[in-house]
Amino acid sequence: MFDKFLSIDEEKRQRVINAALKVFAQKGYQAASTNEIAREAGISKGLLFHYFTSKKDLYLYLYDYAVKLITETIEQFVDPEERDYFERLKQIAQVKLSVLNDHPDLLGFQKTIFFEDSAEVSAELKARSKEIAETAYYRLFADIDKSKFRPDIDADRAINVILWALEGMGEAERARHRALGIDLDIPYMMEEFDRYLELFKTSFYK
Amino acid sequence: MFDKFLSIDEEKRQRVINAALKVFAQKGYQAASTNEIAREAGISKGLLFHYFTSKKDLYLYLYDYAVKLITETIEQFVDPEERDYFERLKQIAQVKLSVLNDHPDLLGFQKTIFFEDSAEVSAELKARSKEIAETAYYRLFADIDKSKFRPDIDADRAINVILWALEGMGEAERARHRALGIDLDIPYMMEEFDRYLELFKTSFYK
DNA sequence: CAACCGTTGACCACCTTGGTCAACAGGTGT
DNA sequence: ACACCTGTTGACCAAGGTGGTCAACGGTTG
Repeated sequence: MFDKFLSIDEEKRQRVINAALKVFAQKGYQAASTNEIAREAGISKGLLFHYFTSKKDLYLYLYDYAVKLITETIEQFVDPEERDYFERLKQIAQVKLSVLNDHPDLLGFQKTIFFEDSAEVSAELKARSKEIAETAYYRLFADIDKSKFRPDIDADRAINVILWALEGMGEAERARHRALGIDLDIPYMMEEFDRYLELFKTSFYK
Repeated sequence: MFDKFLSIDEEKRQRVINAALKVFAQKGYQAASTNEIAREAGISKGLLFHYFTSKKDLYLYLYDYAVKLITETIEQFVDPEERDYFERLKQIAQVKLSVLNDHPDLLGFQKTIFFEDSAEVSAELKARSKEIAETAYYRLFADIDKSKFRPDIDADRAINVILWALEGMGEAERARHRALGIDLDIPYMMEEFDRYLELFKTSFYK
């Protein structure tokens, strides 16, 4: 199906993927222009349609790519045996940062999918049962041992706060990436996240 | 300039504003379609161009409207004399919720502005010095008394966490509004936010 | 009846769209 | 020298959407 695209130079392939992710994430399916994608990727439009026979194909390929990448990255970093909440969090942060590093717009693209209602693709999207990614994401937090939290605070709200903070950090870094065009310094960010985890531990734990 | 638009029925005016905010926020200036805006607002395109002589005019009107509304709402809810950090936070949450309630996409629209690079409007945008809103927003937190925070935690990071949580709450509520089409229950949300503030106080304060 | 006003939607010229395809550069084997 | 192949280009197409205009309509007022 996508054999032509899969067999090309890796660096170029990533460029095309990131260009398409960016434009689709920004404009949505309909308003996204294949011209813009090709321009952003630095290839001719003819070549883009040589790889993917249609805009729709490209979009659905990206969808599968995103799901697969996230699943694999979770498998890579998350240890399902780990019961400690903060260790689990650290692993999830690693997943997020890793994805963010290789594909700055992939998470934004995924958010878009949920609200996509172009008849042309929404049917296919539903057929691919889009909840998978989310449910998997939230299953990551299903079996949390809340007994370690201080009894005088609400553990569920504390967990929300932590998740929002993780989200906020990611967003802040992505904004910096956009503004300065700088590659993310993953090790540094993990350290920074560790410091926040430390903060949470000393404030929320017994 | 916009006298025709200003003199029409209030409810219709809000419909037009919200429709335009939504489409511009979703698609950006270029890709936003006046057809879609008119359809979303439930008026004919002719009427839209009767109010605003051009797409550009509409866009810049929205910009000014957003800045003005936010400024006014801040004046309404924020007491500059209040020194207590959590009281200040509560006021800012009120600002945010109030804006979010009347214009679910106004904050998203404002985010868009920063990255807008259509030559047609970006020049005008810069002439209007877009930092105003942000600097004003951050000045709200400039004079914070950090002495009340626990000495064993990092006050600056704690403050970031609180801001991210506020952001996260807003986002969650907006998503719910989108999905269910339900009007926001502001008093309830303020109560909920109070509970989070309580959590922060007991965890971060001495 | 006429004057007015808010409103409509058909209509315009223009531009961009998704997609095609003949042609090309350059490497390889003969 | 030739032919063959593969990856790539960009001019090109019909179709459809764009921002913007305008003659005409229905309703209200005098």
